[in-house]
Amino acid sequence: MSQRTNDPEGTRRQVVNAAFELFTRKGYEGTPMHAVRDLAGVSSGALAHHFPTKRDLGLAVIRGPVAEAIAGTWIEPVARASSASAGVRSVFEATIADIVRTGTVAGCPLGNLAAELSTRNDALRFELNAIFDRWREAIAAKLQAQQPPDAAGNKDAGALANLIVACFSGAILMAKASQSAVPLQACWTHLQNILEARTQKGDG
Amino acid sequence: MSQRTNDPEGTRRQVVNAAFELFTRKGYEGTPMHAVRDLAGVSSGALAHHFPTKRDLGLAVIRGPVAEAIAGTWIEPVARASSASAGVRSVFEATIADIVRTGTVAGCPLGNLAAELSTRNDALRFELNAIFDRWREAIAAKLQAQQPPDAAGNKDAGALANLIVACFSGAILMAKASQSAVPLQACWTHLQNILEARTQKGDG
DNA sequence: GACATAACAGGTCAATCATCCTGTAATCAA
DNA sequence: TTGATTACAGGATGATTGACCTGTTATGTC
Repeated sequence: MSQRTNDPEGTRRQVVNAAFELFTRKGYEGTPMHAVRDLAGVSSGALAHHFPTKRDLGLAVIRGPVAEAIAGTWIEPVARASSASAGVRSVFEATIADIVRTGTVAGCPLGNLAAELSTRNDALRFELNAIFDRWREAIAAKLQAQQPPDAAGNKDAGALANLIVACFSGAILMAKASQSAVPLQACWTHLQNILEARTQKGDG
Repeated sequence: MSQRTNDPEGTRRQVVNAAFELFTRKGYEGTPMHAVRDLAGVSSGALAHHFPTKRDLGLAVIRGPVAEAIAGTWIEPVARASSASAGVRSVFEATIADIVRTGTVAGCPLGNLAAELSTRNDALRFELNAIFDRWREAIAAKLQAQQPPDAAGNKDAGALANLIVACFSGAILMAKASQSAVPLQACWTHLQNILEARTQKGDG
């Protein structure tokens, strides 16, 4: 028997990262456990030790890399941007650039898993919904921050944030179906008008 | 051996309808062939005769009930409506009412399958994308019809139609994750402003 | 009425998959 | 040191699944 690694945190991270990549590309049901094991380069015993069931692994992937993906590509860029409009623009442009560069659209990790797992398991659905919530809330907070506290637009910042997340999620889905960035570009074209009109109204 | 039905069109339709319901509720990978067979109430032989592979059945479901679902819930209502805005409103309101009535969100048949199958099989992806195309085109045509032929807004009717489809698809996905109609309501709240602003601009 | 073919009926089968099991080595607490 | 527990290694297993296969009966054609 070959020497074992004995690095629980490392092994666990390898497995979760491999599962994240496969779940995102092939889906949850489309990914057998042995594919995760092989990509992670661990033994069946190690995999079973850290994740007794596939659902445990799914939960860990959602709480880890999926949440981080939304935080890294959406929540942090929007928080750092000069305005909500500029933040949303940067995310759309980065996503479009990535599609043009790679030539393929794997889809949004959160959206892919939400579509597949929401009606299958309540525990997983709850975690996925929590990420959607944080995503919407981050955009809504940025929208409110750039307006005077008593502006009329504040009360629908939540609805607008919802619209932005829905637009992006839906556009990514269409981009995936067409394997092109066109739906994302078309969506941003119109979304830009909406956001800039609102910014000018807030400044006036 | 029991008497066979000998009704090829009927048998085929039973199978396709059963598969449509299961694919929509449980997903493509989440639906075994024997579940389709049992729900349709046909024999394994009949199923294999009409659909030698699962992919054949998937293709038939997409070309049939999935395409009809978009045509029946979106394309026809929008075409019949007094305006694009009124048409889109009626679809959102009907969808929200249905969610409130049933208490659950199974998701959009097209969106569910597009999320799961787009990166898995090009033939299926192509068919799904064709339905998205017809959906966008139907809304774009309605948007253009209510404006003077030389209006400035015409050139981005396609982009706005894209936005509407993306919003709806994304909102349905969030509704599925939250198992509530709230994301759809929030989306329509904002979309309504956009569409009505455009209508008044076109009328003036 | 002979023949070919389509439309089943019902069961089989090989492959895949998630889970579990047995054995072993590293770690750690006492 | 010793005993317990954690962290693996490598394979086994039972269930599931998509596809297929053999027989049988309608249906249409000449």
